[in-house]
Amino acid sequence: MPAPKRKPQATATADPQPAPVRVVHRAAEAQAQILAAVDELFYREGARAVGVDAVVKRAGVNKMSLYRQFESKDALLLHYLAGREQKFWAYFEASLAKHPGQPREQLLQFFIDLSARASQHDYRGCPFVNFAVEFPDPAHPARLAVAANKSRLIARLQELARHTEAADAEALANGLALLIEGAYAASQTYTPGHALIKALPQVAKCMLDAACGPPTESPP
Amino acid sequence: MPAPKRKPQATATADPQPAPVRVVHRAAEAQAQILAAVDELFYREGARAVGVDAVVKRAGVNKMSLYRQFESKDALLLHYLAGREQKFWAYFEASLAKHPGQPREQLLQFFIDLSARASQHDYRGCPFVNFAVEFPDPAHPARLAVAANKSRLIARLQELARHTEAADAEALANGLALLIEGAYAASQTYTPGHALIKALPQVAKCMLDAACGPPTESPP
DNA sequence: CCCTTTTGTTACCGATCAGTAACATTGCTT
DNA sequence: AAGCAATGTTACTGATCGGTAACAAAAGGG
Repeated sequence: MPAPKRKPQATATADPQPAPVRVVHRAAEAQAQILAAVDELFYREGARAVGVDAVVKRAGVNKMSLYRQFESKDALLLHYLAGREQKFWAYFEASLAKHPGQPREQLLQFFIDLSARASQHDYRGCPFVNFAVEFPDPAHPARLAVAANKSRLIARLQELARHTEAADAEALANGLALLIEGAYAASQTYTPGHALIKALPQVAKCMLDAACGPPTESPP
Repeated sequence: MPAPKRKPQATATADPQPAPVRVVHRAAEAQAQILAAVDELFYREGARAVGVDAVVKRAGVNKMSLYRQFESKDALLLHYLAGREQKFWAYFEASLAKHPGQPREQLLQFFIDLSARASQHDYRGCPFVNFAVEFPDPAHPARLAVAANKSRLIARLQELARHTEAADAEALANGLALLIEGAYAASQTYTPGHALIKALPQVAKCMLDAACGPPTESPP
């Protein structure tokens, strides 16, 4: 609970400490700057490589201001992944929103958008994949956030696949999930701007076609 | 050049230092133990997370024995990746050797074997992917080894794809490459033993079928 | 105005990082 | 046996890691 402590509710009278409804905007401000710095640095340079000193320097705050809001670097990692979880689903649903009620086009659109995002020079792959690589110990608390993201992803893919005409929705979801992870990994290993990432939508389309039959069978 | 220095050739007479053709088996022995420790530790726990102290402890040698053979930790990284390069192609060609002259079955076999390998509890993904994640700076000398591995891989896939009956060999190779990277990433993010990795051969087969037509069109 | 709580700042902790200086010991060669 | 080069060992460097103690300044509320 990184939010600054407040009185429970100011329970009327009979209270020795008189309801400290402080302003504390300084703390909230520092917290926001810290989280912004964390999000940027952890993603760009890696959570393991970035120390708290680099974070406070980037955030423009003092180290004690950080440790008064967050109990440890691990807490920062949790906040970082929580923020990335939100951001990921925002991307995901934004793609889907472009073709309401058309699950097949929705899925393809996600790959089109992912391909574009992964082609940007500052793209550093999937924060969850990167975290799992940087922290091999599956018992690390933040690894739960990684597992949760991926389990929600495969569930969502299965749900969308079931709404297509695919004969085997499970298999289609598995294929698409592997393709997504493939784009994440390939964006880091293949030299930037490689044709692989640009070919992602084509490959996804091919997979969708193979699972559902020819593109869109609309009666003429 | 981590090999212990020897005399150029012992150039006959007229030489102040008399041809030190030493045995040096101690150094070679230490070097082998160091490389074995490096290979294990860097892969299992991550190259960034493992310090040279951990390496020398695991190798059972003294730290100076390490620094007399290798000039820096970066040199160790290079050796590590070079060894993994060899190991990877050994795996790859071993799969292909199971179906000589049948490029389609060769490709599928690789996915079958990769799926099995990636299902083992101690599998930690692709060393090259992991390295790229742990060392985001593309200018890092060892990143050349990563790029080289992937560029050889895609070239090899294209070569094999061209020998199948696939209409678009390039597209097939791209799809398979993305699938391979996907298996690497998914093996680390999805909870161990997830159905995704087991489904890898099925997905690969589906992709091959879509590209080449039904399994093996042998005239009856 | 006084008092309490939150802030900002500095200096520090022990642990670990990659890498090395210095020296004792071994083992081979002549 | 003498000498030299390769070893083994210890202790150390300066930098950085995550995290904290202590204290001064400030800001709010009664």
